[in-house]
Amino acid sequence: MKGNNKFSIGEFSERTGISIRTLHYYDEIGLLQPEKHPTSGHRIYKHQDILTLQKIVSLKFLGYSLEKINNLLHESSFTDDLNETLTLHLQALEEEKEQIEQSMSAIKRVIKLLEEEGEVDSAILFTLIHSMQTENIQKEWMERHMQPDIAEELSKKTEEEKSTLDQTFIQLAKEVKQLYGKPVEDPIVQEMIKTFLEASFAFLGEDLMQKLADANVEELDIQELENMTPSPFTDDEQQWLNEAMEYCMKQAELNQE
Amino acid sequence: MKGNNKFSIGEFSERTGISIRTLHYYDEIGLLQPEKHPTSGHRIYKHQDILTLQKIVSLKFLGYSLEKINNLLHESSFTDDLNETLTLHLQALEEEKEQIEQSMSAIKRVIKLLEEEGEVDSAILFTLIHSMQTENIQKEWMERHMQPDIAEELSKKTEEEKSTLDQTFIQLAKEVKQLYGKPVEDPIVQEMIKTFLEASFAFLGEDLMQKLADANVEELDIQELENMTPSPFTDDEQQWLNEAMEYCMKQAELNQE
DNA sequence: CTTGAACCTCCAGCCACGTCAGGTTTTATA
DNA sequence: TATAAAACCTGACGTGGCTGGAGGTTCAAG
Repeated sequence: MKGNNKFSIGEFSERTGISIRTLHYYDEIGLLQPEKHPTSGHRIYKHQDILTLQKIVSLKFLGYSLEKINNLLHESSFTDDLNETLTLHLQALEEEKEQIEQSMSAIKRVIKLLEEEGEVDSAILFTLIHSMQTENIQKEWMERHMQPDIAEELSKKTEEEKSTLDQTFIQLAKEVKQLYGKPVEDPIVQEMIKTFLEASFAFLGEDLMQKLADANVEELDIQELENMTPSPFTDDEQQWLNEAMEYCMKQAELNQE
Repeated sequence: MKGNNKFSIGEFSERTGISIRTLHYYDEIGLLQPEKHPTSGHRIYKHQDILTLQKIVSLKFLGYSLEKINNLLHESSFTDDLNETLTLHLQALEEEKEQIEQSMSAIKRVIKLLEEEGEVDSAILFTLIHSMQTENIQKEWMERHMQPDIAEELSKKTEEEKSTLDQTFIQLAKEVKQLYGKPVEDPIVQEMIKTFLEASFAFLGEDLMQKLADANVEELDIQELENMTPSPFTDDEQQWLNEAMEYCMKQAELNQE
């Protein structure tokens, strides 16, 4: 079987780099069906089959399913359909790429965090990862419920700034879990709250903060947002934190007057 | 079942955005196994399960398989393992991304070709797609068999330049298929060959062309390269083309003397 | 007490193959 | 020409991460 024009499946596999099993499979689903030796049943591939396999591999590379490839191969009008579907596939790939890029930057942020913080409570860690992952869902939420410019401005923050906020948040979470149980008016607690609020101010900027406070959003919608990013605190801790923050705000108001 | 701490599977699904069927599945594979009502068998999800699911979803987002997630969840030492595997996953994602980017630029080149050329013979088209797809395998081949700098220089060509070469090649292929049969010394044939060779020179640049000619590569290795990118021509056409090119080179040499 | 929604379990199917197992055919060597 | 080894065949099952359907049970409202 060393002829120039006829190949056994082994030779064919070697030449094309496609595994024997895959060739069997393509035969089975009618994608590439070579001649068969009438008595032995051995497959006989020819030059034309190389070209066909080429098409198959190429279309696979472009992202087509084998079923679609099968259709394309047996339709006569190729290029019409091709041009259309190529554009579609390009879009799909774009989305896949964005997804991957998001995951990558999320991982980088987590790695950085682990480097800088050492051990991190896993509940806290996952709250952060989750919020990274839903970053653009959150953005959509904001665009629905507030002026779009706020959302735009928030999402434009650099990776650097986001990373800083991550750390602040981790710091807060750690301290909350340490200090939980102390009375909310304890100076240490109040110090922590103040530090956190100031860091948030620094991240958001004064005018954005004001805009956020002004935007009145309905209770139900807030619920929806909270469902998206569950907190790393127990219900008790969360309530304690809320009280501490309220107390801090009240003090701030008193001082201003 | 409207308590604050107990959810039916439906409620839980709604809150978390994970489908009921998937929750069943996670239960089945031991990833997230909520309590069950002793008589009815209905699943009872609690607050803790939200947190666990959160971890699951986050780790999935980072690219872990459900099996690994299962291991991670049941191991106590989280962060040690995490830090290591995160770096690994980052690399894997990087590769995936490169793959996608390659497909995307291939598709863009094909779309551009179709726009500019109208109909393209599918054999020719797939030769091009295949060569795009194996571009870095080819680069590796070059790095093995020639000085690495040649390979480096070739792969640095811009998309623009590659696109131009694509068109030249298509043009060549079209004309070969038209002119095949005419004697190789026919002026029209020789004109075509000259145009093609000049375009190739323009793409490669003079010094690169020289380096390529100097690099003596063994016949067997050439075979290997040719297997990677089969030509869109029949064997006859290919041979005719080779003869025409040889003739052209000879003429050029005669003229030079 | 009835109706219908929500829930249960079990089985099948998806894609693009990989991986045996157990048998036949071809090829190379003695 | 006999035989061993390599290559080939078919058929069945496994993979991951689900989704869908059938057919039966339980729950909540009227």
